[in-house]
Amino acid sequence: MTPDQALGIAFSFFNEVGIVNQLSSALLQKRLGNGFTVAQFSVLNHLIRVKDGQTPMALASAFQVPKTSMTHSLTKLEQNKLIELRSNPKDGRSKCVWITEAGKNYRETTIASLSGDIARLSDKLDFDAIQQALPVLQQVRQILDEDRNED
Amino acid sequence: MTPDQALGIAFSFFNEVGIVNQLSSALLQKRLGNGFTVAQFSVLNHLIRVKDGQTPMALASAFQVPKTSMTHSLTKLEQNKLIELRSNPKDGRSKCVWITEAGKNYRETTIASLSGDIARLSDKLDFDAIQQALPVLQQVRQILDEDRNED
DNA sequence: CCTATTTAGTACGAAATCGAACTATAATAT
DNA sequence: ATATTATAGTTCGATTTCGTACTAAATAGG
Repeated sequence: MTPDQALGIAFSFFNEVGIVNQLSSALLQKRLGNGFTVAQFSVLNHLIRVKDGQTPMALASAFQVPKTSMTHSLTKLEQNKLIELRSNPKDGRSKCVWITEAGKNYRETTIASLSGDIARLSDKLDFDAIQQALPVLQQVRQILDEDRNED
Repeated sequence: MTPDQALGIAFSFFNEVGIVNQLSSALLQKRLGNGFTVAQFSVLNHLIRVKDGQTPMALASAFQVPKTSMTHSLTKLEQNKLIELRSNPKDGRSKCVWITEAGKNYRETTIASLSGDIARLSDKLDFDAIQQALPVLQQVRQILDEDRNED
């Protein structure tokens, strides 16, 4: 495989990833309604999928966004009582982000509401193929993630 | 496959797509520097990858963004002479978006500058697996795209 | 035709995102 | 210990994104 071929494949791949992300985010945004953004929901989801109790800085790093953007998202989530910001006992400079029961419920309800969309598309989507593509995405994610941490 | 399994697979898939998109967009943003955004570059790329001469409305629809957002992106690109906005001879209300030579050159140069990133990752990335995952992404894209057009 | 409705784009204000500067605390060096 | 440097978070202003209202042109119905 020549470098040019690799670049072409990678560029096509990331291009498709971008489009699929736009389309799926739009689906999610519809379900979220006007209350929250996809970014805010993603933080909530991350707190469950990975863990909560992390600092805002750790979340900003995980999402590859400036800490000021994360502060904004967390403020909105806290105002709606979906998360709690407590002081960090181990570091007086920072805080810890904990998801509330209301936050867990909101996440569960939102995911469940997406089942209608999946059901509507279930006879068209090839879930076996999607399942097989998942490890590829995870591997690419891991490699890109390690790469950016090599600063 | 139960509906719950399908929902789980789909949710994991779209979640990974979102993360990979964040990471790859960050790589691209680094190469773009402070001059342009990923959104603006994506428009430029679309004009080549699909076709130019389209109306701003068609582009807004393709990118699933409000027309006001597209107007803003196009204004920035036009100010930097990477595109031209001409009146539409077939419709006095609308315009046509054409990429300039400078726009083509900028896109080519940017893509070429990404070859360094790909080369750095080339011994870790499995391009064969990525190539095999590409049709899956394209199929999912097509299905989501058709679905949203059924309004 | 002529009116009513729809559509493309713009103007404007609100919210989200981001970078730079600042404060407070922690870690490090001497 | 004390001074220096680094880090976490906030504040503030600029850019991007977006929804609503508006204008101009095309389409549809009578």
